[in-house]
Amino acid sequence: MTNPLILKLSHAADLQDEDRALLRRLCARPTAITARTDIIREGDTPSTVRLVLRGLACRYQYLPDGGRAIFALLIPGDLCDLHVSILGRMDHSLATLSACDVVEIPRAAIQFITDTNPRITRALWWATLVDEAVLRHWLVGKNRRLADQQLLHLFCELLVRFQAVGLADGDSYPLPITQIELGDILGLSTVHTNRTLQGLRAEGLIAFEDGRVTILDRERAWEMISFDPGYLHLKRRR
Amino acid sequence: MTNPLILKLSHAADLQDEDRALLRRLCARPTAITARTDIIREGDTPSTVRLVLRGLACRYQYLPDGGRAIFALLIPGDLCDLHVSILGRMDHSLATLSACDVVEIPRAAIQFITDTNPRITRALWWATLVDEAVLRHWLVGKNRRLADQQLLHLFCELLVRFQAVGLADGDSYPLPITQIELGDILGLSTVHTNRTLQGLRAEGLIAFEDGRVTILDRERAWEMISFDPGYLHLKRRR
DNA sequence: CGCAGCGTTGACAACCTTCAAATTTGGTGG
DNA sequence: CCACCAAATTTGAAGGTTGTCAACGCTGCG
Repeated sequence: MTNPLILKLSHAADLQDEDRALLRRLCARPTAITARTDIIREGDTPSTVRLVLRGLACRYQYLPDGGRAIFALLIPGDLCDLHVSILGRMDHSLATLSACDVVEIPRAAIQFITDTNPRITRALWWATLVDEAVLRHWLVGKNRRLADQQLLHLFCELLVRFQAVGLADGDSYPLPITQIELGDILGLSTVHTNRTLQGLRAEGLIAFEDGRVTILDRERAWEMISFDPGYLHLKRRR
Repeated sequence: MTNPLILKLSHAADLQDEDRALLRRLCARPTAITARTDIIREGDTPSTVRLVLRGLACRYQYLPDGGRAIFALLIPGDLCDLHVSILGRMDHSLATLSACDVVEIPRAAIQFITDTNPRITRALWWATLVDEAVLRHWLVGKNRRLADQQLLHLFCELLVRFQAVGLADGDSYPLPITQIELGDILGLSTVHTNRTLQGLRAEGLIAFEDGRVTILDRERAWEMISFDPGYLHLKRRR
């Protein structure tokens, strides 16, 4: 299997063989983490950068009312906290949703890369900018889209992101989470999340079962939400 | 008047006199831009970094339905697009809301700073991280707060940000925008924005008139929304 | 077998949007 | 200074979307 980090960063820079070798060395010796386990907690001051190689993780925060808000999903190839040591203190937490393989990259290794390898450095900054663009789109969607369009948008975005790291199977990809967690992501109640899913299933647009999402009618789904993956800043697939 | 960029970055690093002098030189020769004018348009590939020295600007996007979504406010001291040239193409626009003074900083000047001045470099990255944290909080608020709490949260956040650049007058600061624009920021209809404002006014919590916001009862306002400015990562005021 | 968590359903209430219209405000030209 | 116009604010009413509460069935696991 090709390394998801390399696949992802290839969208941002023309990586050379030496770059790929360097990135592969970074990914040696991942740590396996079980599902639903905190990786970094609010208040921590992490000194290493983390990289998800396998599985699904999220950024989240508990709220005064006891609820949980999830405001980012990390799929293989995604980095956490490339630069968060500058802030000193995490203002939110990270946790696994499924079982994950995570690599801890020492600060010195990142320093070495940014000092010596402009191609990879550029690609890393590209990745953080894309993360921010995703966040903006979630906010716009929350403000302006109904629940069914929001859900469809999330599923379409994830399809493109999984395809970008070679982990989609046609129009299908793994998403082993509960409807409760899906509600925490979308900011919807469990009940409404369930009803929205049923609506989209009845339309024949999507399937969400056995921990997988399948977009059954991508043409129509994209049109319904005017989906434009441009904000992910990926290269067209060859 | 002290330079807002210097005041802002002082929260992130112990600037030396030479740093301040360098930053002041950066801010020489601002351009005056009238209210409601685009600074950068979606699709552009800006080659300079911009800095707001005076006035209010925003990041926004027009939506398929013709509406406008505003997902960031820029106040004096805020930078736009420190690194966006990496993405090649803007996926949203920036515009002034009030009359602004904006500085264009050549890419070479940023390059020079990041190559030679680690204190300012660190402070600049800090600023982009804070921007991201603000974005996350807007998303969480949208998901989990009612309109009145959202509005209150926005007004409290802006108070803290204005205080951080020395532009607040007690618990009051300038916000010369219409209720329509406020609705675009909060993702609420104009009608509901208006009614929400009336509710908060009737509670004696805030005033919003003549282009200024005043938090009339900060104690109670903060408590109502469990406001914790920690996510802005500012130093305590002395 | 019993339990706990998840998915599903129904009924109802709350929040917010939309539509339509009246009122106020601010700017411009006579 | 006043008349006029456009834009913004405000009000009312109705309808749609989503949340909350409560209950039930299902599934996997000890």
